Amino acid sequence: MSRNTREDVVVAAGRMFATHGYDATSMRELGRELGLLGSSLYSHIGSKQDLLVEVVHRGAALFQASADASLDAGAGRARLRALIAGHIGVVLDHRDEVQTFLNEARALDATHRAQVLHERNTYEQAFRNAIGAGGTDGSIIDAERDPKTTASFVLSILNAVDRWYSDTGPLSRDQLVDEIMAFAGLWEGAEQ
Amino acid sequence: MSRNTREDVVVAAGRMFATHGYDATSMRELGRELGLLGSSLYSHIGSKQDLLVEVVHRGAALFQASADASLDAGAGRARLRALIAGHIGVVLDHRDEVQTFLNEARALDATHRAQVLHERNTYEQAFRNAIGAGGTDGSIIDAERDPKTTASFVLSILNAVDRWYSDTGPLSRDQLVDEIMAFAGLWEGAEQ
DNA sequence: CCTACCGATCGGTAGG
DNA sequence: CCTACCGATCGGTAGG
Repeated sequence: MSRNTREDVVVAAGRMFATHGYDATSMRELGRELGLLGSSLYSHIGSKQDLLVEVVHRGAALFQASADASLDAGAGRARLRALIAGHIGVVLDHRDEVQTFLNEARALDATHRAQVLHERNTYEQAFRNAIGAGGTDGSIIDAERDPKTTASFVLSILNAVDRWYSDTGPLSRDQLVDEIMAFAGLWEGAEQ
Repeated sequence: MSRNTREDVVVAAGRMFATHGYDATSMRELGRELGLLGSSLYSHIGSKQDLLVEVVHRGAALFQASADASLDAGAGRARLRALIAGHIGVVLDHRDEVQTFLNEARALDATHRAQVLHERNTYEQAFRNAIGAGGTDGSIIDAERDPKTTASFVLSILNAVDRWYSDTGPLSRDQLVDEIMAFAGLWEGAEQ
């Protein structure tokens, strides 16, 4: 058993914040999870709040990276599909950071909380832009749909995916993406 | 200023649990909100956990009442519309109880948490049944859609409505219901 | 990473 | 609904 690294501490904190919530996680419990005392954690980090900031930031960065990558997929419907597939991957493969990002932001100090809200708005804007562009270029069938409302609907579905979807269930991730595109009236099963 | 009633305590607790979370709400803060000391709350209630159980139960009862009322609206698409409209009403008009029900259930003791999960499943089943029946009787257009997945999508949207919808915005509640029905491919704008 | 500790705050009770 | 209090636990520090 070698010593814990700062990375170990952040990862374990994410797991506990996501599972029990920030306020319900004590530094002593977090230490026990890593096999050391609560007070020993302070050789790795400055404060409990610092840990929350770092975990939330990791969640935000994952979504941002997905949004950036979606630009390579094209525009309109093609970009929207990349955004949806990317979001599903982030949510299912990084549950701890994502749940902390989505549910524990209210435990952040005002400055960081405002920053997170801003990051979420920027990310949501990517969905609105892709939907709006898809209406204009004809790659999305129902061009009458309001991009703002549609983006809210799609993101509501995406953020809740981890509550019911399982990789070992009847639906593959690709099929899930198609279901959401079809559900949203954004795709009809045709190519291109 | 007359004395506080037990009802006052439960209502204020719901507000604070929804806003700051159960663990971040102290009995002293709750007392201050009502103009009394934390210790004085115990003449109204047995424990902090009792308060959480009561607030969560109120949220569950509101959804259950909506599901019961939806039976009078008919079956298939008509019942689904009543379920969606009812859910939106509950979410927007009882935010404190609903947010506590949806987000703070993990702070419940194991017994009550299991009970809440069971109530949620029963409620979700009403959506599945209405969607399934609508596929069979032809009142829902895309009969190929899986009722389980569709119900998950619809409930994801409904539970997040309070995060972005405003009664003073461009969309009325009735229009919101129509948008969700259309989004879900469950309605085409035609009568019946 | 531990020992030893700090002041603050927690949920809750006895008794009025 | 208050006074006076309880033991437990909290985040965090000094010093090694």
